Amino acid sequence: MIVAGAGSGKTRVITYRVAHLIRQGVDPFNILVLTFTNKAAKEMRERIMKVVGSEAKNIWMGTFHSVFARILRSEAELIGYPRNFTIYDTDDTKSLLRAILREMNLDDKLYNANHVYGRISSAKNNLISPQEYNKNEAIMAEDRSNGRPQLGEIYMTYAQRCYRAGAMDFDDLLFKTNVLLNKHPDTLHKYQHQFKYLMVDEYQDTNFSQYLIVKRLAAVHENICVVGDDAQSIYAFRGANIQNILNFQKDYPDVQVFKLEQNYRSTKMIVNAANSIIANNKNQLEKNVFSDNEDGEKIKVSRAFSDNEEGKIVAETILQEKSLKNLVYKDFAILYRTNAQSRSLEEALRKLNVPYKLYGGTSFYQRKEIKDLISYFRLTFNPNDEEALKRVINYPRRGIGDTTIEKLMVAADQNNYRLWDVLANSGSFLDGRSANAVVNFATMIQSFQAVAKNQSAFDTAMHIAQHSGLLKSLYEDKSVEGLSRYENIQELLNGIKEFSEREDLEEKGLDIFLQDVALLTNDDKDKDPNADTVSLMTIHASKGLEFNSVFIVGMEENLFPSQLSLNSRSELEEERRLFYVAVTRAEKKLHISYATSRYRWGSLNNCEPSRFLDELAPACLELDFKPRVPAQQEGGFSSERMAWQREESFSKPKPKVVKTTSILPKAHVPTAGFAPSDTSGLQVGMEVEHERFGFGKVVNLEGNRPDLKATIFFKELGQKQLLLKFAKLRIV
DNA sequence: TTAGTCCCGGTTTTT
DNA sequence: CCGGGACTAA
Repeated sequence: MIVAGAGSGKTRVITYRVAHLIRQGVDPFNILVLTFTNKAAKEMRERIMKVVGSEAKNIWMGTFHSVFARILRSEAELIGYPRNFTIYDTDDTKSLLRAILREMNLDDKLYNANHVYGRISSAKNNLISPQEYNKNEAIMAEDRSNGRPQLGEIYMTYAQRCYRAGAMDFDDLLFKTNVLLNKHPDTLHKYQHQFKYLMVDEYQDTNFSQYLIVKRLAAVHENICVVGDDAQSIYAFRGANIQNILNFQKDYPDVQVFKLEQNYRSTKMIVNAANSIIANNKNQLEKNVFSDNEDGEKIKVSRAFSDNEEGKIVAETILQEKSLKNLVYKDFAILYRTNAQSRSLEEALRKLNVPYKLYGGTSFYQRKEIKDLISYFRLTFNPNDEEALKRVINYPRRGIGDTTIEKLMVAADQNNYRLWDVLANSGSFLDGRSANAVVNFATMIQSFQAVAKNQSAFDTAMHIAQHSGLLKSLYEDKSVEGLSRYENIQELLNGIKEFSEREDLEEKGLDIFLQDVALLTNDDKDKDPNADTVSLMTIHASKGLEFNSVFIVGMEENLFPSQLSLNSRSELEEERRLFYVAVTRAEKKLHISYATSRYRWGSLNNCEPSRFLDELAPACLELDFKPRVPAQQEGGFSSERMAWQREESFSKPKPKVVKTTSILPKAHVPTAGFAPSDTSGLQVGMEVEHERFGFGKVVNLEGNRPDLKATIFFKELGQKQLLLKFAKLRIV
């Protein structure tokens, strides 16, 4: 076990250990390396490739979810699942839960789908089956006292429905792996002997379910190496348990524990600042992280009056620092607590032409149109997939409405039939017209199955996109959004084409492509990883990465720490560890900023500086503004908080509280003295400026006055159609 | 069954 | 502010 501080080279240890094993003659097939994110797995594989070459391809390496999904596919029949089982993502799961809650006539405020999902998820992560859940007096009593006595019943129904649909959710991938290894000793044995060498990255983030899988697999050879840092545990919210690090020493009595305390990444200033933060946490393993690097510059703290100004400050500072220190864009990262914060930063960067890349956010594969097409694929290979069916049975419209779908579901439920059996025999459950529509739909899916048998992944996908009518209906939608949806579908099809043509795969049917789609995230389809761009991401996504210069933005109470974490000490400590992670991403220079007002949920809110700012050692800080309370030693930011509040109660509201009845956020600042021109002589090809949309070029004119409609391609926003009698345009 | 309007809740974080 | 779901009219 390696307990390692931030920046002490954890990943390097795993990388070199794997490389060393392979050089010693260990078969890569006998090595299993587990990580938490796709990004971490990908990076590690690349680093190992650099050391040992292409042999690294054969190492079993990936996220817990993807590795065990792969194993479950080959062993699925043992636990009563089809090999082609569907993986339900969070959206599918919630949608199914909502359906169940509706069917049970439960109050959807009390039994909120998110809450129910959380409850079921944590049960699974602690390996509590629906049966055990319902038998467990303590759990039942807890639910009763929370006024939700039917959670056990919901869990039971949910599990049955997933099973009947041949589907597993994210937590099932681990839960069912445990079931498999528990119920089938021969299978367990097989994998125990296959994975002679186990390694787990970020061990502090394992939950009980993951912990037990690892323990079982390692039980024979007991050759297991885990690295972790309790100070960087930031996934307790999804069941991670720091105790697993402590248990490790009990489970393997002859364990050797190594502590890596020297930080090779950051300056002394940054390490000291990080230490000063984490010292505020009560629960932690003893560790003394230090740096022998240069002292480094102080941490620059900036205050902005709004989220937009904060973005501007960040973008300008990047340009300055880049030229001053001769850096490239890749050296910079902007980190934030929530994805929603990226917008104002993106706008500011775009205005100054700073190239950037956004990590995370809504994944490509979660877009509606992509999920729709993929649902057709899912249904082709697993016709019992209830969630896929609900998405597409009436999209595009084919006259199968809610009532009909309801009847099908009830028929399946009452007879305990699989969905496909009901569909195929819908004549006996429905009458005339709607039965006909359903039969046609079922026939269509069958025809897809036939195509899939003989054709390549790409040809199958194309066939389905066309014959389902989906491509056509998107093509007919000429709005800007419709266009981009159509393009996204094209992009997915291109991706499948590339997959079809891969030489390194033996099996490359559409079903294989489909297998892991639910587990993919955005960074799996990067175009050019070497592009020189500033990185924007959440702090969670930044774990394990490092940048020369880091900006942590939005250091405000209720945002960071999140207001949802303020209820308990442990949650607040997790936020603090998150801040620690953010600070330790920086090698040379750290910038921290906060805004005194910020748009949230569409309206302007006043903000206070984060309590975490008070916890940073003042000696490490350089403020770029005069604190309103003269001396910083007067209690630093908290006194500013108080000063701010005083001001608030006496004077007029400080930052003008613009109640946002004022149109859209301005993506564009009009040139001084902007005035609309007379557009009667407007021609295709002319350059125009729009008050909000910015500069653009007229690409088409259609219709007759006064309803003349112009299609304009705006530099910032792409194509838009405007009615000239309304649009205020200035001809440039 | 469909199309259109209204209302609510969501913003933690990832697989 | 946005999207999804619920509700309503035709």
